Order: sequence, then structure tokens, then C-alpha cells
Amino acid sequence: MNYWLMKSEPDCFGIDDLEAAPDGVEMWDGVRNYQVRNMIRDHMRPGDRAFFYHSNTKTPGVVGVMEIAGEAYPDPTAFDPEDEHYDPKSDSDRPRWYCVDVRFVEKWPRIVALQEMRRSPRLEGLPLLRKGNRLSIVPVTPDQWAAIREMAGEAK
DNA sequence: GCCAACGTTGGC
DNA sequence: GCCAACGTTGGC
Repeated sequence: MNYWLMKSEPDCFGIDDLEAAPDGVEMWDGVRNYQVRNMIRDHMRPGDRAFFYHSNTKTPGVVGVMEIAGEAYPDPTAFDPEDEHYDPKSDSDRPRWYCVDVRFVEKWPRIVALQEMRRSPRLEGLPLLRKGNRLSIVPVTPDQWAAIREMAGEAK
């Protein structure tokens, strides 16, 4: 099983929106970065766990956990001219962009702020903390996973 | 709202 | 294939 951290702007789609979705399942779409596309398509597996990270907000940080709910599949929003993520260079014969379904697992009583994560020696090397990182999904090692959970006060 | 950092685009 | 210009991300 792999671990991930996935960013979203809560003004657009936050963990409360995921929890409120039917069965707590929602499509994680709109990825338009090749590195992130490759992670979704080639390395994510159903059952993988992911931190839900709120970005571009007053206190950015990890707010809970979700589960990868299925295999990656072509991102339908790339085919839709009405969609803000429409990409005319992607078509169903040769889809350029992929998405996955994610399932709500838990929302934590408190946020693990980016500021705190920067102070944790165990999180050195987490790509999220690297200067200039702009990937909306990054891999997390098992020890980093445990460290962030412990910072949230969750059991190991 | 600012701006650093980065990815992408397109002219050459 | 280089690289300047541009757009976007996202912390602050």
C-alpha cells in the first residue's frame, strides 16, 4: 500500500465536501500536471491512503484522511468544453489526463499545519516542504505518514 | 494582494 | 532544442 498527500483549496473542494458526498466518494479531477498525472495513473492503487491537505487558505495543512477508491481512469472534465479544466488536446481515444475516485475516511479534530510540519525533523525530505514545490499530489513514506498522524494526536 | 518558483508555450 | 514570455500555484 502506498501513502499520498493530496492538495485542494477548501474554497473549491474541502474535506467537508468530501464527507458530504454520497458514500463519501468523489472524483479527484482537474489534475493538469504530467508528474502528478503519472503518479495517479501509474502508482496509485485502490486501498492506498492519502492525507487531505487544504491549500491556499489561512492555515494550510493536513485535515484528515481519505482512501483511493478505485483504479485511475481518464478525466472526463478534460473532454468537456464547458468545464474549466477542458483540454482540447485530450480525447477519449488518447486521453491525456487521469483522475481517481477518493473516499472519505476521517476528519481530524485539529489541523496539522504546514508550519508545524516544517518544524518536524521526521518530515525532512517530504516533497511538500521543498522550496518551490508545486505538485498537487506528493508521495508520503510510511514513517512520514506515522509522524503526521501522531502530530494530529491520532493513534499510530 | 504580492511575488517567488516553476511548468508550459511557441518563436526562432 | 533553446529560451523568453507567460500563466499558475500557493505561502505569506
